[in-house]
Amino acid sequence: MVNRKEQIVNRATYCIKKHGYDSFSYKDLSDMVGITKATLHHHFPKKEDLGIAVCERIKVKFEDLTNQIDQLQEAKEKFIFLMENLPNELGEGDICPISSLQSEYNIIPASMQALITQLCNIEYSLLLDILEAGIADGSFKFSGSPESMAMVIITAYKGALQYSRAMNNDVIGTVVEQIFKLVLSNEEISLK
Amino acid sequence: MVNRKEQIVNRATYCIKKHGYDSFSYKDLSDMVGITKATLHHHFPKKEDLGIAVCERIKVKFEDLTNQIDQLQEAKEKFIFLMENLPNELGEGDICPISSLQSEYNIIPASMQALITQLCNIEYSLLLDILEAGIADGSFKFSGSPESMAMVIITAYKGALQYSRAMNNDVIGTVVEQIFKLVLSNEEISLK
DNA sequence: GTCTATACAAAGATAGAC
DNA sequence: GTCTATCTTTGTATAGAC
Repeated sequence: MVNRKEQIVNRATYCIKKHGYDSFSYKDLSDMVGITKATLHHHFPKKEDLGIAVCERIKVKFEDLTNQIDQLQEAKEKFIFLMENLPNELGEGDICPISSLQSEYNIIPASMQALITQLCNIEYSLLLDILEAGIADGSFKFSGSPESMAMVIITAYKGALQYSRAMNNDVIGTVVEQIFKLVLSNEEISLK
Repeated sequence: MVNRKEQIVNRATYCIKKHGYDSFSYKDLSDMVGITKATLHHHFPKKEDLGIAVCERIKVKFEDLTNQIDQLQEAKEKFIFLMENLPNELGEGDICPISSLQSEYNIIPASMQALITQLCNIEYSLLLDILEAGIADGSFKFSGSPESMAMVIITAYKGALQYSRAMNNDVIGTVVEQIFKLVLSNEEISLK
């Protein structure tokens, strides 16, 4: 059992990536975790409390990611690492939980909306810093500002995860590869 | 009253752009349209029937858009027009209904999933044709294939609409401007 | 086409025992 | 922490009258 709270948050995050916040229920979690709805309510009285915990957990994951990236030297290395790890641990057909909650932005509680805004800004800053470093050291080259390019990269990446669900081809692979072509000054890149 | 069915589909589309398919109810529509839930069920017996009608309507809108674009001469004109009209008639804070349904892909009926796939492909082909024409006549210039670039553009555009909800700055404006910089060979473009 | 009334299931949530 | 039992509200849907 170890840490039940953590286990619940994990399963809830899974549900948000698969089905969305409004579309999963305590009944679903009850089945997955193997405890009753009442027990779930003991740990997270309101669904909002659970939603907040999910967002906080993503925030921690971003801090981990930032630390990992800080250990890398070159902007190019950092960029490739980020592109491979932007949304934490996605399974086949999963979308980024942040994207999922953006879609449902108008129906989630204000407390969660504020956290989503924070997460978007953290993610954006993380990428922007890398782009600026890459421009500075000459390993990146693209039209427009690093700010604009960062927004295009994040939105394309997240959008690609969503499109992957409905399109047959490897949308996310195609998009990531194209992003590399648009950003790296040396176009001869083969990812993985 | 004119055409009640159409009116209902319009309102349902609105709800999907604002809240998502699973998160709006016949009660919501009842209040908006001013008829009872029972009457709504008379027009669209199951919610799935209404969902299908919404998708079919988007398909018609794409046909209209294609016709409008066919009347334009230059690839560049076509591209700008498409970028201004990709998702039909969005209000402030709306996301593209296709994106919304991609987020909920795992919970919508198979009939709707198939239609969403169709819509994604129609939209992609529309953009791809324009990019290929622009490359052919020299008005566009970018690294990578038109296929990859088309995917980046569509996913960034749709992703930007979602990010606009959570971020303060003008995400969609920034992204569209940056896309122009990445695609047009003459970088001196000011949109609108 | 539209209504009232109603059925039925699911969702979020609480009380109280163990 | 976990359970059984229960409550309340909402969502989808149907029956039958006007």
